[in-house]
Amino acid sequence: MDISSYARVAVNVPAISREFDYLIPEEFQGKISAGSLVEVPFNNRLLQGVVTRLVNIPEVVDVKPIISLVDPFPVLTARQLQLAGFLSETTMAPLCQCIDLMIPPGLSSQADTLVELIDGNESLDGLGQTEVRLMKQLIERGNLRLRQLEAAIPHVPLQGSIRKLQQAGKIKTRSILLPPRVKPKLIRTASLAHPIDSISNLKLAGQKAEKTQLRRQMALEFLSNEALPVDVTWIYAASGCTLADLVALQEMNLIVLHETEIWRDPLKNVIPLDQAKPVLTSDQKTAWETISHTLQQVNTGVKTRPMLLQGITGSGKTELYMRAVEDTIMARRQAIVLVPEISLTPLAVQRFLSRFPGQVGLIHSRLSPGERYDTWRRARAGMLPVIIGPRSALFTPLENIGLIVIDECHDDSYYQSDVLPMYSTQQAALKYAEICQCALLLGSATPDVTQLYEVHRGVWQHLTLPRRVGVYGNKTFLTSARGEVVQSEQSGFPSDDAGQSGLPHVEIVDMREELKAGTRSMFSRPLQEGLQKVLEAGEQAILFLNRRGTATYVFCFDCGHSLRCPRCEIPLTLHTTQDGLVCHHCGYKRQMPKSCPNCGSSRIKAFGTGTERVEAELKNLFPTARILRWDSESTQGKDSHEIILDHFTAHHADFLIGTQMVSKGHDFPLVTLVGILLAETGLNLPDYRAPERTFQLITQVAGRAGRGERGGRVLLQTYMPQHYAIQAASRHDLNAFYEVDIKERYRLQYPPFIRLARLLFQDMREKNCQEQAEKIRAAIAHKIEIENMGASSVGGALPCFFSRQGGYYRYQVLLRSPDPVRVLEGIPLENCRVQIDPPDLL
DNA sequence: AGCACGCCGACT
DNA sequence: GTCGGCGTGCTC
Repeated sequence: MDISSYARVAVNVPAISREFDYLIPEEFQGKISAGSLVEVPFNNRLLQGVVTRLVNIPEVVDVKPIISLVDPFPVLTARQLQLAGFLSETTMAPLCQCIDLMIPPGLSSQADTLVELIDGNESLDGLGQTEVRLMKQLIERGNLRLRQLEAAIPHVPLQGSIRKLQQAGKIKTRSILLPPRVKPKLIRTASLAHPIDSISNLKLAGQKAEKTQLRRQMALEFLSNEALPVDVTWIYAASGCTLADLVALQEMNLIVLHETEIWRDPLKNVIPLDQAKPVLTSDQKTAWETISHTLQQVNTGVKTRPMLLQGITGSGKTELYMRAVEDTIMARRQAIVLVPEISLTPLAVQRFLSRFPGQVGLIHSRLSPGERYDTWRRARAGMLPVIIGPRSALFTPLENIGLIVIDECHDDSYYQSDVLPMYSTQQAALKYAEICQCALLLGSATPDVTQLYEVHRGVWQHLTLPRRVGVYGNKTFLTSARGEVVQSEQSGFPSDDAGQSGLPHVEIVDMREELKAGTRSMFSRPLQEGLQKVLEAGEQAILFLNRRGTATYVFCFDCGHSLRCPRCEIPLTLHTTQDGLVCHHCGYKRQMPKSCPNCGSSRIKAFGTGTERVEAELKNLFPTARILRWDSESTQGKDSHEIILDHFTAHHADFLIGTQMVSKGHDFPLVTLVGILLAETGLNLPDYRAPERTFQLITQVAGRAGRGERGGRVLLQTYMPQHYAIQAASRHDLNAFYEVDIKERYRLQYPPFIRLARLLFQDMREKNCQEQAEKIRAAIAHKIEIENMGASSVGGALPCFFSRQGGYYRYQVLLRSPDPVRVLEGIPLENCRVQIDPPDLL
């Protein structure tokens, strides 16, 4: 037989990570291939699955046939299947969950259980609490699926109660597989069956009323002017007729009704910007030569190294992305542009849409499932050569990818840490670029230490844009990282604009001195003065508070010394429950000291603060100022990000208080002052990446100042002015930061010198949580010992830094190893989430 | 995951 | 003697 008759299928049940062979029935021969989405029988249930490959000989003799084909075309390309396999191996997540990443939501479905009431047996006598709640749901709402019941009765295991009710003869259950929730959208259209000479002479309605006759005549007249089938709603509007009239006309053989498939296009109302393609600056030209050369190589089948484009805020990275995309389209290949989750900032996206009208598919969280599905289908059909979106956009089905761009590649949202698979987009993209033989371009103003290390090892190419492109009025000029104008791109550039833009000047305010001088406010005197000036000048200011770092850590108000673990050198955290200071990595404990071990001062205290307090104090200091707060609490509603942004941009507020969000690439031309309330809060988190995060955050936040003609300054308040992350950030000096941090990582053996795996345990009862963690810790320690994996080591079963979340206790076990997956293979890892190369250890 | 099969304790 | 606890194993 020349066609493989069997298909290997990954069934969509996360707990089953094996694949199973099925017979391809006659009717599907040639229609099913690798990547097909199918329905298969499994035990006595019906499941959805994806064909991973065709085989000639099945693994077992007794195979069942595939029941149906959900989508006539494969939902995954061969390369996507390869990528899914890679993800599954490297993240230890089941293959079907990796495959599911690549299928639009609503198309794939997992089997569910339908719970039905048995009539006449609805008494609740003698039932337990959970059973009563279940019965009440069923009586109120009728038959429900298990997932609906779980949603209605959260955090309660329902299996046992359902079994009891079933045995009591009150309910019955049955496995079901819901059909896809998304479908191609069809509209009804109509056209004339044949040309009609004289409509008015036709006896349309027979004996029917004159009105009816008139409506139908008008409909025909309307259609006689249209060459192609027309949407029936247009006919309704033009003639006042209804579907019944059209059906009647079809029965008279005068018109033909059709079902036409249409694409839901969320971008059809976007108005392109009228923008000329700008002339590249000399920095851009240099970087472009490398990009262009790399694309040429890639398009002739030569393997290339990933490119790291390190460009300060406003240095023109987007223009280079667009040119790379343009070259890729010219080579008849497709491009994927990844952007951070919330940075789908209208401006950058609009520039893309305008440069490539009709060719861009934009993916974002606010698309309806139908829009998302259609964007996916259009991409699969080869109609969209450019895809822009968050990390999930990497998994768009495209046949011939030539370029992957990761914008703001340092961003945390590129790591998926909420649901399986917990994967790094960067690692996935590196592998995918290899599979697709395409170019990979990563861009950021603040690439992280491991990324820079790849450059220093020579594994990645390095491109830099060290100066801002300024376009104010008609003048284009360049400014260096220090703020001075170093080169004018256009003749006749007036020198008196020099120094007014480029990166803003950063002043460090030593809060210990402020304290000595008697300032008790969280706003230092320079900051208060600065804010006053901003108000008087009718300008705007941003006040940044690193919320993530507001947990209680202990430090000395006199010398700035913060208490650290003698073994891990990470900050100790005050735990009221454990009555003392705890290290969250190794479990080291000590009493709260009465005086500072460094200087002997008795003013050593636990520290922490919040945005609400900042707002209250600011209102107190500036009663007339209009204050806007931008944090996770104030952005609950739909569109709230845009509303706050627009509100501030339109100068309806003078001061914006914000957390991380203000660091994302928004452009506020009126902002001339950025106040960083406490620069080091992030440094006191027990995490090896704390210095790097602090450096990135300060640098990104500082980049918000001085984007307009008025220039800007940054005031950086701190009790630790000498810390290398703060010093380097104040000088916009990434290299200096890198040089120190990479040595620290080497000394303490953290990535990139070793790899980490983090095992997270959650349980309502702390004892259970700790015991489960300990059991697995011991199993790993045992394996390391008996298999002689000397380079690997496992830490203790310890509470996470965020030790409780949503009522659950959290414990973790940290593994350090050159190959963490190899160490964890064969260890029974149920009840725990595994993060390979975790982005943080909190 | 579900569900069957299977082997030991307390009940009509 | 049976009903039922959940341990182990299988699903193409």
